[in-house]
Amino acid sequence: MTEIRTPSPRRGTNLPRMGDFNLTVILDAIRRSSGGLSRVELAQIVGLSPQTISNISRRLLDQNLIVEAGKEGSGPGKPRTILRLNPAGMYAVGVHLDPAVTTFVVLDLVGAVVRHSRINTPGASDPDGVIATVAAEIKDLVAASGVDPDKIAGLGVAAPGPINLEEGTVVDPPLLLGWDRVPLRDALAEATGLSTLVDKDVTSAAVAETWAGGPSGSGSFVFMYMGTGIGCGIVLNDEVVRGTSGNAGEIGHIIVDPDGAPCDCGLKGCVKSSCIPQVLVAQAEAAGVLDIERHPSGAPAVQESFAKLCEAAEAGNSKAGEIIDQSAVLVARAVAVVTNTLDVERVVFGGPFWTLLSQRYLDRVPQLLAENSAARQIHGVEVVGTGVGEDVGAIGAACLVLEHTLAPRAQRLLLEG
Amino acid sequence: MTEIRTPSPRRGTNLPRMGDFNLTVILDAIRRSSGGLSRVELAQIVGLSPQTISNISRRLLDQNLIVEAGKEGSGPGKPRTILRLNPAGMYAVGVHLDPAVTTFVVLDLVGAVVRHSRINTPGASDPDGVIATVAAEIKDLVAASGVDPDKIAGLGVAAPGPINLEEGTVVDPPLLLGWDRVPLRDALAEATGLSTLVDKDVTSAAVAETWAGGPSGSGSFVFMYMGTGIGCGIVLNDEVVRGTSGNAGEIGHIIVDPDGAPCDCGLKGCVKSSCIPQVLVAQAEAAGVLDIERHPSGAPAVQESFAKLCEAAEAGNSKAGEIIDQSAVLVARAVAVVTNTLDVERVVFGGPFWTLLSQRYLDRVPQLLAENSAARQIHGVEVVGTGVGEDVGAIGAACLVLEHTLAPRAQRLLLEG
DNA sequence: GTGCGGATCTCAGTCACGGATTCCCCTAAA
DNA sequence: TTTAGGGGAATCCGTGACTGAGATCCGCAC
Repeated sequence: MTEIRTPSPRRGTNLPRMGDFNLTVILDAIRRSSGGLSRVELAQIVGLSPQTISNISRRLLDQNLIVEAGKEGSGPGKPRTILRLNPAGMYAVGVHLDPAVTTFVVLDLVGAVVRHSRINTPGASDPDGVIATVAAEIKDLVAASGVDPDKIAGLGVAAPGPINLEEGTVVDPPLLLGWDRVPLRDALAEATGLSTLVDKDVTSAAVAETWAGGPSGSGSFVFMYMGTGIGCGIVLNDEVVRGTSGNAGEIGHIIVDPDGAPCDCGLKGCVKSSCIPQVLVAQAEAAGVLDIERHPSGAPAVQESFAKLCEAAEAGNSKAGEIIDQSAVLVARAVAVVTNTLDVERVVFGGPFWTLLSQRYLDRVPQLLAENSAARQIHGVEVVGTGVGEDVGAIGAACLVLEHTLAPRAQRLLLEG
Repeated sequence: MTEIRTPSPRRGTNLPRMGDFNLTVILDAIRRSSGGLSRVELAQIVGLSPQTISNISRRLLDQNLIVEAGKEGSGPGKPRTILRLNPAGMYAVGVHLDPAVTTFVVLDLVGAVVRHSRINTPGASDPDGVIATVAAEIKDLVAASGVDPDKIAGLGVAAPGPINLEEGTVVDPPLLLGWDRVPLRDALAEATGLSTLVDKDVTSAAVAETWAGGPSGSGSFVFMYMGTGIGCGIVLNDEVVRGTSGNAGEIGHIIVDPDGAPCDCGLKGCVKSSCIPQVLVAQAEAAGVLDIERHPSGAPAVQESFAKLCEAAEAGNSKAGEIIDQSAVLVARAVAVVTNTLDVERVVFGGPFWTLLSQRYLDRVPQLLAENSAARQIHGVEVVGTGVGEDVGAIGAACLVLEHTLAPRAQRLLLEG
């Protein structure tokens, strides 16, 4: 623990890397534009010469990643030919393993869902069986989507942490007892024949935002993932922060309520013990807003009760409203800790439970955050809801593949070991 | 606040940028090696061909940034010529503006202090006068150091936040009343004739660690800066995280003690209200460990009292020891929040008050952190004290210049707007 | 002294970007 | 309908950085 690994100096770069990188830069610019871009506009935006843009455009056209989509003549002169992403140029498959349900999607290049499906998360403690089930579902989904298999760039898997990014394993997952360090990535890669990436659900959600979230997915932001637990994905300068082992974004033990309920960590008022749905449901039951569930409450039961709580709040039940509003105050404190630590410019909320909360949260969090922002005299912190729906997990998983293949990451420039 | 700025896509790169980048990569590899490297070793490490290494080595030799330092023959064959940094190849000046004292250093290329000096921080609310004082001190220091002015790459300034990195201004600094948004960078650049960079003190300290801290300054780490306040600098994958406006690392309002003293933010038990020296001194006074200071306690007074408190703890005063130990527990909680959020592999402690605390903190923090690490099943979190001394602030300020000029930042590859 | 191995250098060769020029296409006016 | 003009895109060639093969240099071992 105290020994320091031999530092691995940054590796150099060379010509081919540079070409590939510029290709991804141009693709990225086209992707982020709303209605496509002409070659001249691209030259201005990315800073390369029109000739280079032309050459790279040709490569992209040859690869069917972009298409020439009409012309735009404004005044005299030859009209600009607009370059647009070709949605059918590439596809990716995404799987979100969640305690309650497992979601599958096939995504096209622009980040649109081509087809999706859900199954109850198999609870079996038999890894091989579960992997077989998931692989079979993927095979069916791909077949049903009618997508050319050769166009599928790979498979992304989003899992709750902790994970081991390097090994592609899920470590002691709460949903799959006895699944300690199962080589999820390699097993699924073999079972499906797709090149596979595994990442944390919150990281995947952040990647989804960068890829399919529109303008709110650029620059530096924190993605607050409101799910069974609360976690965050971090994007700084358009690059996702994963951390040493892929476990960045663990904010469950930030203390947000000094007078809150005790937490399993020995302290009290942690995010985990005061703002997650399960806790809010319990508060609501105690306050008489919800009937007390007799059955031992699994993840689906909590989901249902939480939906009822939020509906009650919307319907005007003041106690329910108070519970939600108070959770907004607490979550805002956690967000403030993260935004102050990283000095980001935007917070994006999302996740399975977000739609239930969005109204009340968007009413309250922005101001709370503004009051507690350390850099409030320099810049504001935007608060927005994600444009990506409740399937962020699975969509993000698929986006992991697209991001890995096509995003202009600095890493791409560097020579490999 | 809710409007989203038009995204600025990542810009492309070109041949000259690539060459310059590879140059910095090689320099970085040489810098990080303990005893210099041969061309063949460099080729292996950075992944470029031996020829390329030769060409770049020549450029570095021509610029006097490196020197050929002897040969290393082990067995038959031509012995390897060792390339080493030339300490005298480049210098940088650093200034640390602190509430108590302002520190000045001249640093050489290897990060060694050539000369340093201190003055009491001028408290005057007359910006022009203060800037003139600082500029004069810099001029004297450079003259006294005997360094060739042409070899000075620039001036770095470390200031307590908040700052505005883009404008190079200090925003409402606690030490200089009425100095709101004074263009510190531009004013000092004009007064000294040196190209100038301004950054936060904690960020500077983190940069110092990467440049002059040896192996603990590589990879991803958090630098805990124990000064008048407590802040942190963040380094991920060998690159410093500055945030949107340069204000990353504000951790003063992380709650670490649910039962702690009230804070000016309206909550209680924040880092700022329970672990900083001023608070510990007050605790010690209340507990009868220290005599109560009659004078209104300025920064220097706190410094003195705090030193007494730590000495008492070392001398065996149990109450004093408890106060320090408890602060270690609280600081460890704040560190855990940051390391869990970012999943870093190392925490480096440093700052003006660190030497007073190191013994007790290093005894306690590692275990506390290990217990509260979200990724503890995957990897440990190293805890080390910085090798850079109490002048981290000023040294870091100078390192800002070296880093900006010579570090292999991905940013360097990208074309400018 | 000669042979050998290894490090480094020399000399082309390849490839991506950049600049100048040319070609192409559309608008607008005669 | 024809012509002039303006702007976008393609082509040719030049520059520069990395790469590969062979030559050269250096020191040890026999």
